Amino acid sequence: MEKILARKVVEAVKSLYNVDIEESLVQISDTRKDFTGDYTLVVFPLLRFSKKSPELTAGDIGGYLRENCADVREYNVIKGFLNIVISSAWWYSFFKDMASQKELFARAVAAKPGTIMVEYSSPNTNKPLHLGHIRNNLLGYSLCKILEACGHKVIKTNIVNDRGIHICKSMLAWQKKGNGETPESSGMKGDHLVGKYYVVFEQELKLQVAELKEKGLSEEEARNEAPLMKEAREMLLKWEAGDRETIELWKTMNSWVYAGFDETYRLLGVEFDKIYYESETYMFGKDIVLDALKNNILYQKEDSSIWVDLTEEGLDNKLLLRSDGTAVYMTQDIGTAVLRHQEYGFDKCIYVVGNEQNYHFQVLKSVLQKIGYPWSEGLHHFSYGMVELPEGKMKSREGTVVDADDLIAEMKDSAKKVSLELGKLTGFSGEEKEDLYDKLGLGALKYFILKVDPKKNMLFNPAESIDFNGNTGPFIQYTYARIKSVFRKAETEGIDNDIELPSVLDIGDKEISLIKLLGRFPATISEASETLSPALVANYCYDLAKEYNQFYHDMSILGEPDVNVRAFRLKLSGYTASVLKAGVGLLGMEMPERM
RNA sequence: GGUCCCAUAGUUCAAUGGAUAGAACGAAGGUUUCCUAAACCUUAGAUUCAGGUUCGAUUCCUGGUGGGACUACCA
Repeated sequence: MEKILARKVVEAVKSLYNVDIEESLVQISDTRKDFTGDYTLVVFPLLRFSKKSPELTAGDIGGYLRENCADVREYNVIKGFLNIVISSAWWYSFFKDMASQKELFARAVAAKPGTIMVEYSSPNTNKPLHLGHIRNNLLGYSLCKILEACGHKVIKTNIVNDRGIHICKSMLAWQKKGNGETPESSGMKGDHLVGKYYVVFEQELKLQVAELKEKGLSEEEARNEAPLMKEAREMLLKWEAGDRETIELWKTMNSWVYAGFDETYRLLGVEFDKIYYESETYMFGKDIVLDALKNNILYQKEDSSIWVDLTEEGLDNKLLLRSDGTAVYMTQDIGTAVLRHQEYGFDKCIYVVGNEQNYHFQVLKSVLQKIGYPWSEGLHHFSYGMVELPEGKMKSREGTVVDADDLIAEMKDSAKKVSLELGKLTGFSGEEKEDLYDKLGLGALKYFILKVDPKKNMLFNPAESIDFNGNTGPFIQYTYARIKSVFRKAETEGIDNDIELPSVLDIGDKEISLIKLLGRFPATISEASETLSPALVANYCYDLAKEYNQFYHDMSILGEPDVNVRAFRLKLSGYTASVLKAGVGLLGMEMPERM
């Protein structure tokens, strides 16, 4: 409709003022809630053609539209805004068209679908996942769903940072203090067990550092000189040299961690098509770096460390291989990127990684460009904001991290508590109840995280539990469950919920508002895919649920005596339910049939 | 020091350069013989400051203040 109106406005300007204008000058938006109308034309940009006041210009165009556009029923002018009212008959037939289409995402499909690789999660194997990883995983997974809905071929991928000095720290501490403890012997989840030894290492190191500082060393010197740190570095060297004992221990402890991660991923409902391991890609990265050195793209210092000079690109000098020949994070990221492109030939590769690594990804892209990979143009850092606590950033060293598994368990618990208090679960089996708590608890968590603009930092206050009322996931789920309940009742009362709608039907304002919102679904999805923002989808779903609840409150559906009107309201409700389910599905949320 | 990001009701979040800045939680009040009250409806309550561009600025530009991130032979 916007398109038709815009064209008509161009026509109106031509006819009224005898000027040809670009359609892009025509600004048509949805009319704000407190004004009468469906669409609003902002006339300010057209004043230089009409050479009249905003009010008169708006009046001219409004008059033209009413005369020449059958579906424009009336208009009103407030300041420079022309509010256009579309006939309810048009809205009704618009809805009929929309509801008869099978494919909900059809109108959201991108003009040029491509192959897009999305990397998310990217955990280190020295400690369990925390709330920051939850945001990462939910954003990454949702992004994949949204891109798929828009017709792209998406490869969900993960890079597991399974090697490096941090792993050695856990390994070393376990060797020294572990007494052979295993997940089985301790009953601890594997990733938590390994995390425990990482903490042990940091504590012991802290003592050694304090001791050295008393002898007059600086913080940095002390950390470097501490015996534990030296041992950890030696271990890394042994690991890279393929020392059997070290590799065995590494494999064992990593397998514990993977079992733990798999469990957390399962709970969160995220998955991957292809998992890369840094231990398998870093050598490849090393080769690329050494090759580039031969080709004089990089340079080597006297201590034999290898660097790239990116000062021309406005960046700094960056280390790519340490003087002892071991790889750094950047080395493996170079290798992984090249490997991925060889294997999948992506058009785009999106890295879902926190904004604290903005610099890292600038460097990565520049290095790849410098080495000569034209496809590096398609690398994109999806930089999302940190999750902060009231006292600031989460710090694992200070034990202020919110553990992912704990939080998920708490959410399910809260869901259970709230559900039992409301006491609506008569007729649910034990299994159905557990399933519901899952859907609601995770729904609340996922919506809480995803409704926030990904670019922004967000705050999580552990003291205040995540809500189940108001602007929340369960609110949307509740709306859906209510609609399903109406359909169940229709069935038991023998009401046919799928009769052919009449070609003409008089419908009300509440219904039109709902239709308008429903019509905006595809555009919301494509915008979310273009701006990489699941938050747009989340907020849309909330708006739609809110609008439907008003409709549900004000209008009777099954109690409506007119069979045609009743059928229309049922269809409107059913379609709303489909859109809500599809919408939150893009956020990785599931809908309960009853709650 | 350098580079970058952020600042909106008491709180957590919204707002393609457009009208009277939206929600939710919290506060005060109301709605149930009626399809699920995890709902609906009232009321009170906000753009960090100073300039600039513009017919029009929460949005763009400059500066101040406040907060955060990065600037490792960590990841």
